[in-house]
Amino acid sequence: MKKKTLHPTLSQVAREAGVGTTTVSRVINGGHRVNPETLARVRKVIERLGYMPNQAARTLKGHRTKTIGLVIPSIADPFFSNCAEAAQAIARANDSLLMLTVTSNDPRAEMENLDVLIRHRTDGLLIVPANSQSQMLRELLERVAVPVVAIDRPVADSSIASVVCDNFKGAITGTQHLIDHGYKRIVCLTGESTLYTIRERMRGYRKAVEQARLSCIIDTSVKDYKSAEYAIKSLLDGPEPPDAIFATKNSTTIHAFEVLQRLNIPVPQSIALLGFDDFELASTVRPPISVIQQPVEEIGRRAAEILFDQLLDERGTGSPATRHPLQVKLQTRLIQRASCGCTPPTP
Amino acid sequence: MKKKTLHPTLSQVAREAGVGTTTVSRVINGGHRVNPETLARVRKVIERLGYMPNQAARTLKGHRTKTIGLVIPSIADPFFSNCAEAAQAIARANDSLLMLTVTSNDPRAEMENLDVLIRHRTDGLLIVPANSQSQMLRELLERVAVPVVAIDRPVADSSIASVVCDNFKGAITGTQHLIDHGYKRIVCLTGESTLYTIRERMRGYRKAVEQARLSCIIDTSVKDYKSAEYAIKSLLDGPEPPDAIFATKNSTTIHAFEVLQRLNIPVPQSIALLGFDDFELASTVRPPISVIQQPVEEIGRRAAEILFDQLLDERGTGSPATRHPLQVKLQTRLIQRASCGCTPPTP
DNA sequence: TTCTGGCTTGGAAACGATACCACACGAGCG
DNA sequence: CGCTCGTGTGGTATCGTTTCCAAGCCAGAA
Repeated sequence: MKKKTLHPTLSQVAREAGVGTTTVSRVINGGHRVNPETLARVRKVIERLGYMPNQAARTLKGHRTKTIGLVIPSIADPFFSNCAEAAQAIARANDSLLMLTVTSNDPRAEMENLDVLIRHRTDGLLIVPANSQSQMLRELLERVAVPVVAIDRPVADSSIASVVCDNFKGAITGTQHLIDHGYKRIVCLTGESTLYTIRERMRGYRKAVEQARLSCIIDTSVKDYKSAEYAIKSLLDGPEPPDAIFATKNSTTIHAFEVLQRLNIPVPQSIALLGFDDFELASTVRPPISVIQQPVEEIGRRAAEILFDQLLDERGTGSPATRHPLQVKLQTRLIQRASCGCTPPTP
Repeated sequence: MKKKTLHPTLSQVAREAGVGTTTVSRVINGGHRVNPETLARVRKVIERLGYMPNQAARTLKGHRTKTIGLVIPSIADPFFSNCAEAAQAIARANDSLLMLTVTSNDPRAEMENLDVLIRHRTDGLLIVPANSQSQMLRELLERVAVPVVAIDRPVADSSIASVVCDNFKGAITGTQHLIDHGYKRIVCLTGESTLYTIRERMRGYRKAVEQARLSCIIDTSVKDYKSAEYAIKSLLDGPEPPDAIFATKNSTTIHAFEVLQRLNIPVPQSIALLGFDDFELASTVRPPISVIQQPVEEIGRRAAEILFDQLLDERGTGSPATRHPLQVKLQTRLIQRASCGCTPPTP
């Protein structure tokens, strides 16, 4: 049986080194104002015992926990996992750990997760709100004594900092691009209509289409391959079949693409396709799919940066904490590939 | 200015409710052995003050931190993000938080991350070792008073629990499948040769190829599109061009596929392709790509389950902790699609 | 010589929760 | 009537660290 030694404490180190706890404390906090010889001796004991400070005790004594909480709908989704990766990097650069929780967009799970994170007294909170309108969420976040930054979706009617994309403008750009190609009957395909991001994209689509005096065709039933197939077949068999598809999110784009491919409907000859949110193989499939690209990594990074700025402000002098733009809106980018009818330059 | 109230403490609740701290403690821990009236009164005060127990204090008093650490190479990689998602779910089911850190397969970053996690006294550790052979890692993990489960890659020469895939057998199955199709010159494409998983897969490839008395062709230079293009062109222009590719990992498979497509080399007519590790669009691209599939979600789940079992054992009676299989090896599955020459049943 | 001041150093009080122990009180029993 | 027992309750030491305060020491100034 490997007999594992429990964690030695600071006092044990002190006793072993023949000094007081104060001195050891000073040593592990940089060793300032400690006699070089004492320093070396204590360091040796620390090394020998494999001493590692107990963060819980430090925290208790009034210090930060050196952790931040991240609350996201899913880790498996590339959009969020890339956000998380960026946030993690910033946390690490600030000597903090990331506590990760997932909500599956369920407000109840979200509240529970926040509850646990707050019990753990994370220094800050990054959250992708399941429901931008939730009053419970807003109240909790405003009541709690912790800096918060919302990611991807703002918290309505609050002064909570947020980093989101300009989904509205992005959707306009995408839809307008299809219009510029001469498509007349553009359908907006989606599987959601409650999420903030999706609503914004639908709003953008509607705006562009109405401005061009085209008809507004929206199908909100696309949740998987099956439903996509049904929706697209119905649409194409209808009296006025669409000649282009604007898909409001990643999975919708993919499902639509799979259906068109399975049905042997040539893209973009019979129907064009443009999706919101880029994905790894978008440029590999045939035809390559045109998309509105979001600065995924930047979203996570900026959010985390703002959070740590807030932490610094809090700690520092009573200077105005409003130094930072609290509502960041990042711009999207149209990536022209072939599915919209473009002949993109061969890279 | 929104004046945020700091966190109230247990004693404040006690004072406010006119009871002792002991009673409040009992209330928040289930309310057993407390007079119903007192219980209600204290609960009301807790509600009013928005009291939330301080986990750091609880931890200090000898309890668990209710956190586990996860150390992975990357979050953006779908394989690991799916592992992480599964592990997170188990952690949550066990009322624990996940502390997430990423290493980019850098042993130094790995040691640093472990250091931080240990300072935080996570109750357990899940780790995807950057280097299975690392002696420093093994020593640290064996010395530390924390249960550890290795994921995807074992820690060599140690009794540390692990959950990995049978990469060797999987690679044999895949290679053998190509052999069964009649391919004679199968090249193994890879971009790594240090990682445990890749080495096992190469070992499997070699075994199958040698057993069939075919020549063993290995190219370890495929790191991105550029290098893949160079490698494949060289191979095809060589004296004895390969008729099949066995790619040892996800990104290699994709790069190879992109090159073949760009070069207009028909798959599988001119050259067949089979990859290790499934990915979302493998069945969508044309031709659909055959792969060896790993039970990704199960890896993360099992690892976390074993970890929590160990935690329970530790806490419980001195019963033999060897109740669980400590070295779990999960089997892979061949998914026949079209890129290997199969005509899979239309789903 | 005595005093001032910079370095080192240690004692001990917090931080917030838990749990051991003790105590009060009324009921049931011999 | 005195005893035990069970229920409800509170006092207080404790976990491991930081930090305030004080003190010891020696050099240089007065």
